[in-house]
Amino acid sequence: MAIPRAAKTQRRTRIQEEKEERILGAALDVFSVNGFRGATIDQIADAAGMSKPNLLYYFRTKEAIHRQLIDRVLFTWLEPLRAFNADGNPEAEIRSYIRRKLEMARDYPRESRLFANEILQGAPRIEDELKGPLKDLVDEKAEVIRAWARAGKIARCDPYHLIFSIWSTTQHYADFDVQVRAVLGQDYAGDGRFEDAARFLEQLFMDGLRVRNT
Amino acid sequence: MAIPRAAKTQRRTRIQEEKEERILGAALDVFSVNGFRGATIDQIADAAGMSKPNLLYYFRTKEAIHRQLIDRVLFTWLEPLRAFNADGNPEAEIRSYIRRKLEMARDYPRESRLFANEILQGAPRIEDELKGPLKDLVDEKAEVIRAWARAGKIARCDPYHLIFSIWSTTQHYADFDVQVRAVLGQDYAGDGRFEDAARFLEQLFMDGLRVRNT
DNA sequence: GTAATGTTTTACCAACCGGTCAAATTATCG
DNA sequence: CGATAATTTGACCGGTTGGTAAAACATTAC
Repeated sequence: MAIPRAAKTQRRTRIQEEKEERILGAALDVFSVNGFRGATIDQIADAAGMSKPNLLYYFRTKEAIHRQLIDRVLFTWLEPLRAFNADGNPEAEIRSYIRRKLEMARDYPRESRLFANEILQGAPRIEDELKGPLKDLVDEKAEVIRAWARAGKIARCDPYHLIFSIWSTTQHYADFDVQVRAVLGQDYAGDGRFEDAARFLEQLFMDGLRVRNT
Repeated sequence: MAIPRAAKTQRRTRIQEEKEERILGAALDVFSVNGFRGATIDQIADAAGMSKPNLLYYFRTKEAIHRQLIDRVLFTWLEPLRAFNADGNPEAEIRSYIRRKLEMARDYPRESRLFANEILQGAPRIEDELKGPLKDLVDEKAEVIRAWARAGKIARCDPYHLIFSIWSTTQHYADFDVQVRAVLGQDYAGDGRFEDAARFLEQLFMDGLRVRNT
């Protein structure tokens, strides 16, 4: 008898593990471009090189695939922020946070776009995670930044908007990649633009946050 | 005989003008949330308070509606950048550019999201406009910024990435509105957050770009 | 008023959509 | 090998989708 999906506490087959990963990869391609509504199971099955019923043997619904992708992204996406260390050197912490976020935009653009698509569409499937775990983490780190400002280690500024501005500037290179390429032109299309972006953002945030004694 | 749509050089009826506007408004609502593929004509017709065939009497295809919306947005979206004045005071010009972009994110969030959706999906319908008019305009303004830097009026920096960072930070408040609200909490939901954002971004960019004599 | 034009509705279509089912096929294990 | 469980397939279903055709209805111009 065929038990549809990791139903019981049974261990997962090698094939299951492999196919599920292939499906998730294909689904990431499709969802990150078309969003949830715009993506079809056929597209995903096609990209994964299998038939639709076969795909549905591993994931019961379209939503189940999306759910799993979103859960993964939500977790890994916040890694850099979690690594933010209250006891470290403020300037170095912010600098390395920017660099890490930029590296993620470069190395995981599909994940960034998947998330962007979900937020753009009103985040109907992850509202709770945003208002819960995400908000809590940001609140915590905002307090760290505020403490640094009070101690005179960085310029006084709104920590929430600082975080927003780091998110937006870095993710821009993944989410708006097409536009960035179009504006910079073909010659610039290489990975060199990421180094230029890193240099620029570093200068912007470091000088923008340095305590000025005028 | 019913001539489907402004076919000949005929003038448009009062009813045509009015209905077309109502359709475009409704379509903006739907497209900006669901993207092109995710949106349906039925949804748009519903939102516009008319039947689907009636809507299709004014716009022959779903793509025609989207096309017109995108064209409008592309034009108005670049207004602030066009207003960028080479002969003005550099600091004041950049400051007012930021403010204007932020006001647009506040006042026209649907337009911002429509554009973001299109870019996220690889900009299949506006690639030419990006590589043509958009790139030309940015090239021109980048040269202005570069000249300011050479003249020592602002800090030396990559003008393209400066423009990208202004775009991303300001549009973030429209495109990622749901996330911003979730993180800031209900109490902050009012328009106050736009003033806070304006203050923060002003500080960030002004201090980040000021010439430092260290 | 009436004829021409402009607008709206009703009924419809073929393609596509998410998902099911049962049968056929393949892998695993004793 | 044979039996059992896991995987794959093809045929199918009800609902949705973008779009059409033609007739009914409303508006305007004379």
